[in-house]
Amino acid sequence: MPDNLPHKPDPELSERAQTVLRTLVERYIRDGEPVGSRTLARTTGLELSPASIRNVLADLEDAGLIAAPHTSAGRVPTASGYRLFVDSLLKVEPLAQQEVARISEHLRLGEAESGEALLASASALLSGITRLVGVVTLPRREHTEIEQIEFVPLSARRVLVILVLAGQQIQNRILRLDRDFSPAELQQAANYLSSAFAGQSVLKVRAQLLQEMRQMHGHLNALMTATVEWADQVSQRSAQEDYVLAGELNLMDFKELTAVNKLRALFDAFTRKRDILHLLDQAIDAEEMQIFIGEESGRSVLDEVSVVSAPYSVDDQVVGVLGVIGPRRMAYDRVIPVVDVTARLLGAALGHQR
Amino acid sequence: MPDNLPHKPDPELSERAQTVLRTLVERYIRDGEPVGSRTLARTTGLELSPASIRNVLADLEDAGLIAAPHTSAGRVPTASGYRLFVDSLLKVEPLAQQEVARISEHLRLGEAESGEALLASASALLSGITRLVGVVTLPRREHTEIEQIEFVPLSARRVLVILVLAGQQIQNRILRLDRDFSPAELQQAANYLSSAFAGQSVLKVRAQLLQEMRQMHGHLNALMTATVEWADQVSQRSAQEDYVLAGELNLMDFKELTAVNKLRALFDAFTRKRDILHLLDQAIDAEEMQIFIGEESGRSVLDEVSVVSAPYSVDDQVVGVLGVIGPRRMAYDRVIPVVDVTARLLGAALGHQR
DNA sequence: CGCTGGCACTCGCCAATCTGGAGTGCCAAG
DNA sequence: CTTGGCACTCCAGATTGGCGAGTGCCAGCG
Repeated sequence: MPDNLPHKPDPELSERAQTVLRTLVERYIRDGEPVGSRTLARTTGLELSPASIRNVLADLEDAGLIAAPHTSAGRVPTASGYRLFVDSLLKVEPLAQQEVARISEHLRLGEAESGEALLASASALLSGITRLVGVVTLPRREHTEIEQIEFVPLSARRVLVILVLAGQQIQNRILRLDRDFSPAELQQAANYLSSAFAGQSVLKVRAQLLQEMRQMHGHLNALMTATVEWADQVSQRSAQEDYVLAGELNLMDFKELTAVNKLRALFDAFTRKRDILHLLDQAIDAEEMQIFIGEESGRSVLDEVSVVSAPYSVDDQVVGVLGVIGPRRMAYDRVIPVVDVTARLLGAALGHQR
Repeated sequence: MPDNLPHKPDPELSERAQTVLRTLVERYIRDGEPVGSRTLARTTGLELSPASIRNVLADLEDAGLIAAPHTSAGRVPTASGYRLFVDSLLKVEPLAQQEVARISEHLRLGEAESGEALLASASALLSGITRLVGVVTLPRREHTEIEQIEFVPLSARRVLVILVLAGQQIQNRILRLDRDFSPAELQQAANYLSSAFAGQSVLKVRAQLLQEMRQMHGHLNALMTATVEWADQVSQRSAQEDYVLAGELNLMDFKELTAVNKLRALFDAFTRKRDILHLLDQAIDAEEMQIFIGEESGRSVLDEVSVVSAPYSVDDQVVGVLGVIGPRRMAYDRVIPVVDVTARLLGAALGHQR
């Protein structure tokens, strides 16, 4: 008997056991009910009696891969069960061409009127295709280039500051000043800042510039300092701080989340954002697709759910993460390629600006 | 016996009946359980035995003001019961000075960085104070004055258009053009439009201007037409189209909404927006506080909830509506003044801009 | 005449009980 | 190693029988 096992499983899982586990997980994902030995005997393809299957199941249970909710009620995958399934049993088919087309069509930058709208589209797509919750973090801006800075005088001491970032991102803010600035002064300040910043990320110029300014341009201090500080804030905010959700309500369709208080806790986590962001950060750091299954994430609110996430990049720089949040028993084989493709296409769309 | 009844009640309700109804409603609002004759006999203040109370209850039931969920289970107010209660039995105390202070403090325009942020604050306040759902429609802009229009050249054929509206509202959008425009041209266009529009509402100048332009300034057509059309869109959007919600999750704390599917339907309505907006529109038209109780609203999704809404005005012009959405058994006596005050203060804050 | 206590009645709710079905573990035989 | 058999466990759903709360009606009382 050739021993062609994959490399990952801890205690060397027999091929048979793998087959059983795989069909069990697939089945459970499909209809959400504990699956017993009889069903498996029929659907697994192996020519085995329920009794034999039971032996296998006992082994799998010992290995901690499946568990019985109670005596005599079929088995359910544990987190490690799902893990093994996802890591080595799952066959992910590439996304149907048609789906890819749909995604890329909705992510044409041309149609979106702003970068933010693009993120919202991506989130909506993720949620719409998977019928789960879509999440897209705002792109981190530390490395985003500044293209332009403009001042628009509003009234005596109010100036509208406009920050144009790469990728159609426009930020604006009203600044209150303690003295009047003439249009010429504003123009001059804008020119100076634009030339100092343009084509560079805030991160790079920040420290140096703040220092410089304190000494050199005493007369423009108020306006320019405020602007630089604000730009700095803008660049810090996001990716670590905020995301766009879509389709939260889809979670209400799953029987495992019928309990209102669980649901409540989850939605609370969505608004609180911290837990979710912390999780997504890991995907940003890893720079590759990450899957968190149930309690693996460590955050107890997320015990009931899985998160499939992938970073998205602009110009080979990872700038954010997107993904899908759903019950543990989600159709990983479909979700994974969707997340993957969406991440790529979103990155591309953000990069594409003539 | 003096017959000093209020004017509203349909079939002349005896003073006693009114007292009973009032305490019944108050009680039910407090703890959400059907209230029976014994409890009422004790809490109503009248020196009556449960049996007598029962007679009164029977009358109230005949009048359609209360109903029993099932034989022998105390009574619950019907929609008309609540209506009568709200219209003529309710004593609304003015809001505690401390609460007023809290609201106005959070609605200082100085702190908010934009009009939109202000709306969000108002919504959050409504939700925070009442522990229900806060809703604030975007101000309608047909009558909002345009203060300024600016063009910022981004690249060859991309121009950032900035629309500064009264009340700190900044709108921007990237416009793609089919030919180059020199900075001078842009400046000229901005000047022209600003002077044409400034101090006026889009509504007023729209039709006339569009016509004018088609004939006169052939060479600026593309840019200016696009701008005007966009400004027009901006002014149409909102108030009829969008709102800011806060505290949706509060609804999950009420036992009458435990059923996940009811909750789901409600949240769906929140995202769909149409039903809610339609309801709020009525308050905008009425130009005064409106209260919708349960099925009164006509929209079946809203059968389980009440909406307390009030229009808010800037410069004596009603521009939007805000309110609170909660279960029918909400503390109207507290909610009403909160909504009232918040509407006033939000209007004031939007008006106040030095 | 209105108020009241009394009484029979109706339900919903809860806990206890029962039953059928699904699934298990173990074992002995092939 | 596989398999059928068997006893066992447990859940789900239905059935039952008290409470307890609340009602409607009635007859008597002030």
